[in-house]
Amino acid sequence: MQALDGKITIAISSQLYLKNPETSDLGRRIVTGSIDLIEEIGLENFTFRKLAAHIGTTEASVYRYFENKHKLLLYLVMWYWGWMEYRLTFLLANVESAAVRLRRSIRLLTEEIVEDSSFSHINEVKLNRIVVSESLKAYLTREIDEDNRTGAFSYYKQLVDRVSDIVVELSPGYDYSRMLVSTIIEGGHLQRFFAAHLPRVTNVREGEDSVVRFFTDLAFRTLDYQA
Amino acid sequence: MQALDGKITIAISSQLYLKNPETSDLGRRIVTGSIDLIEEIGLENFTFRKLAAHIGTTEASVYRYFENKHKLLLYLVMWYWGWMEYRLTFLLANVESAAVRLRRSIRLLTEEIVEDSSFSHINEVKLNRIVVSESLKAYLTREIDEDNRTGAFSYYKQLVDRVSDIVVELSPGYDYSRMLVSTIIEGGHLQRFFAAHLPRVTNVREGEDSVVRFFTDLAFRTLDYQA
DNA sequence: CTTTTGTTGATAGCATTACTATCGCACCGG
DNA sequence: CCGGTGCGATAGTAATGCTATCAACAAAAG
Repeated sequence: MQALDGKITIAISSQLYLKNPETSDLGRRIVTGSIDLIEEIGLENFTFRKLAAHIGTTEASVYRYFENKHKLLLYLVMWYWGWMEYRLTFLLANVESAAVRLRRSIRLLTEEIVEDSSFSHINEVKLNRIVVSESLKAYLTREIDEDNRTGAFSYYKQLVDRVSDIVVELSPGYDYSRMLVSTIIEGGHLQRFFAAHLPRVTNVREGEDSVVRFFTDLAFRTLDYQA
Repeated sequence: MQALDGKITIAISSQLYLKNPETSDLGRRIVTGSIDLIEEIGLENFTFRKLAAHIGTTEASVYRYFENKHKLLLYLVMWYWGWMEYRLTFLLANVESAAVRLRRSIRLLTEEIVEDSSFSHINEVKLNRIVVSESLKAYLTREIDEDNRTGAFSYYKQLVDRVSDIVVELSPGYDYSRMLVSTIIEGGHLQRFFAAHLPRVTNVREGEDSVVRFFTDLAFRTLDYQA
């Protein structure tokens, strides 16, 4: 995947920003810096003032790129899902078996990202942690219908569609393919968060990736497919 | 269950409030009013100032009961899980079959609450909507470890334990009982939210409760138990 | 019956957050 | 060398989050 770095960009709905942060050095510093800072102090404590100080600019300049921190978060989350879809495409290319494609998809969706592939100026390891801990806050708001109209969730919905197509291919009679996939995605994030903070509601053991195993097992048993 | 209303109270960790809201008229109005107002305008837009205006008191008086809106939300969510555990106890009393107990538990955890049982001053229909839309924001914060220490999640963890005990009884070899139960609980909330706002990532059909059916089916298939 | 204590309402005030406006300078393209 | 654009600098305003003080009242204690 390294060979494509710097050549591929992920298109983000222009309704999420006032000025495209990809087009300037300051814009990229805002994106890079916000990932650093949100990962470090959490979304609640993150403000544009702190971000400005962190990257050596002014609050007013940050506001020239993003309306508010909610829109910035939507931008980051949308980028993440665009990137995930791009990775999925490579991961499934030339793979014949639907079972293998599903297995790989579930792994992709639920595993922790540990290696920064240095896709441009974005640290994917940190962004993954942000998505795990903060992305639901981008969904669970009163503005969701409006944000949905602006295209903020288009990659997310596409990804659910693509994986649920594999589910249907594998188990044509199954009625809940999209619910299964979105449950795996969000459940995967939650289980990672719970494993770190409320281990009593999980069954995470050392030395293996229980989250990936749990959801893989869950999906294949549900689809009555002993793989 | 009506017969017990007004006689049973749900104990809430005293670390979540400054003054027990159960002990005064104003305290109960704060709880009742906050449920009304959060359900109406959402947690983001909810402030103690607005709450005070809503219930005809002052901001300072509200602060005498709760430190901040995060603690108030934890209070409401903890009450909800205490109430759910209480309901679960009745629902499972004298039921022999583990399969039936699990089926009933999953229904309880994932169905929408439509009838206000008028448990004291708390509107359970509205509280259920708040839990669906806002409770994850009470978990996904930097303070979770501290909140966990204060006992804010004790009912939640107990409930997961109790249902996962049924899972283990039904399928002794299954290794992920707690992950399964917590996935069902939170997944159920998310699917309800998605059904209303991002229907494309669900498979909700008219006239039946797809969420309950999906998770029931998911659990029993995963446990390899054709019930 | 009086004193004490606790509860609430009223008002004020302060720090931070969220955002907007204005201005001037530097740089870049024409 | 002119004109626009992007950015830093500085102000300023409204809302939010929270604390302090004080007086009125009621209930409890003596």
